[in-house]
Amino acid sequence: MGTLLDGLAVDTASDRAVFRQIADQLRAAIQDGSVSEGNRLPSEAQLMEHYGVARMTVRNALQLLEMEGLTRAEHGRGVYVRRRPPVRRLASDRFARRHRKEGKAAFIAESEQLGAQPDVDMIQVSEMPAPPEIAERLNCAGPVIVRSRRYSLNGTPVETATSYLPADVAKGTPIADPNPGPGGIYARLEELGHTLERFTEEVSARMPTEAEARVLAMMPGVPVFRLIRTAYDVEGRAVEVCDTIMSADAYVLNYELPAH
Amino acid sequence: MGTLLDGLAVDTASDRAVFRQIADQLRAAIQDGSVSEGNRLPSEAQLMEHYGVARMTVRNALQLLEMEGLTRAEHGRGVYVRRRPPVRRLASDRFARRHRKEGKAAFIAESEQLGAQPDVDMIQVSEMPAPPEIAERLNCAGPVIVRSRRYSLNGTPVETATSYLPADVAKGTPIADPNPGPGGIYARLEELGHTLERFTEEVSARMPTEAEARVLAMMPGVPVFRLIRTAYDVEGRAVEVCDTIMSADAYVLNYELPAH
DNA sequence: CAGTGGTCTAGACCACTGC
DNA sequence: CAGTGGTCTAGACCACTGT
Repeated sequence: MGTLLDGLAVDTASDRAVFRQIADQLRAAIQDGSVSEGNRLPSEAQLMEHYGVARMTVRNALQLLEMEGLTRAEHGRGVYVRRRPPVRRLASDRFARRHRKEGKAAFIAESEQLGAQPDVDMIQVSEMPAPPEIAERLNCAGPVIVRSRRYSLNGTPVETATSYLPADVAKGTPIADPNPGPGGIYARLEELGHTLERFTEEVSARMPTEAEARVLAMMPGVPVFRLIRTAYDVEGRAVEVCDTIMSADAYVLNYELPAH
Repeated sequence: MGTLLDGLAVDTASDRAVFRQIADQLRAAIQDGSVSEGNRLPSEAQLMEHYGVARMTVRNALQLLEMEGLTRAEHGRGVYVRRRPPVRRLASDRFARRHRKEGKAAFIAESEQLGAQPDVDMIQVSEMPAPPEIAERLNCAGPVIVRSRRYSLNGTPVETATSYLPADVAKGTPIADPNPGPGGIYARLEELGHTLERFTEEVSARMPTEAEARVLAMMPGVPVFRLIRTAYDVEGRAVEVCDTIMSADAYVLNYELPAH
């Protein structure tokens, strides 16, 4: 006999909807460890049987948990308690020049330090007119080189990034190649004379679009960070805008603020 | 005749589920402005009639939109396109000393600059042992003074904040009063000799807990930022940790990163 | 193949809203 | 009161998974 559901029943006299009560009990079982990460919950049929309710009621309960990010349903297999991914803490000095010395791009270097296997795929490079949001930040209406790619950690996609650089800066340079070489595009920018002075980051959070959820293999109930980074060179010119979508359960962003 | 649904139909030959197709069409209508903010979508009954589907199918479609934060359902009234709240952009120098000169706390000063009516309520001050997360950041195991409050903009709650200060710093000072006086607690800390040197912020995002959703009157499908700020004085001591929960649709966080 | 979740139908009763 | 969304039942067929 499964011990998980033993003694659990709904209170039909309660104001709380039956499917919410069922969700409450399953949530409690997950949070107190009665069902551990990666394990299967009872099937819909078993829950219907146990609680004596219709399938829709059980499905509504399970959907609540899925929306909360506690479970994932796998078609034909069952409903499983989600494993929490490892969290990357992004340091506020992650683009400091000293971290580029070893010739590695920021993502690769950080991941190896974390002991996780980094991966980059879906690399695409093209040229197009600057979208308004980008043109505004680059302060440049001309065409831009667009570099997009997806980053994964231990095989799990965690982030997509799209860089926009003015074509008059990047065209015909290694930056416009799929592989920009050691140290990434920031190293190339500095070689081209655009010594980097500072970055600004604009951070927002929202639920992913359907396309984002697909590309990042996101679980329901997990928001994304949208991080728009603008890189300025020592002359004060914006030389790159990077539009990043990150699975929010995989990141903590760290920043330093001055008090003066 | 309503023009919204004219010509819209589902493709039963498509692989895409009917409720997703209906959601797609409603989403498109919202995004291209065919139904504007605050307006009502067709009722479930109208959608059933128009598309010739069962109520559950319509409800699944509407639930998708609600999860995406595009709509809100009001019991007995209808389903409405959500109004987007005004967005506050938090500058990276928002805690700079020069912004305290006018004797206003950060939130009040920023809001007035934005032309919005700020409000602070649910102010509570108490003393307790430091929770582990806080003790770690304060590097101090002793008791802490806890100040919690809720901030609203034009009557809409947008943020709750809980500050923790070591009792040996704050006890018996105006910081432990509900009203800490002009310039807020950072001004008081500096008067007490803790000249502030820098702040760190740790930013994460997730869906709100039920309690957070209630206090912040959050719409479904909107995540929260959790921002943990630690304030350090010139001697390097952590003198305050502020744990903030912000409705993510009301904020964009701006930061500056050095390149060196 | 049996068991799983994904989608859909066709009803029902209820609670809330506004007239 | 009529109209709205909230909850629930009792079925059905399908697609996917593992044996």
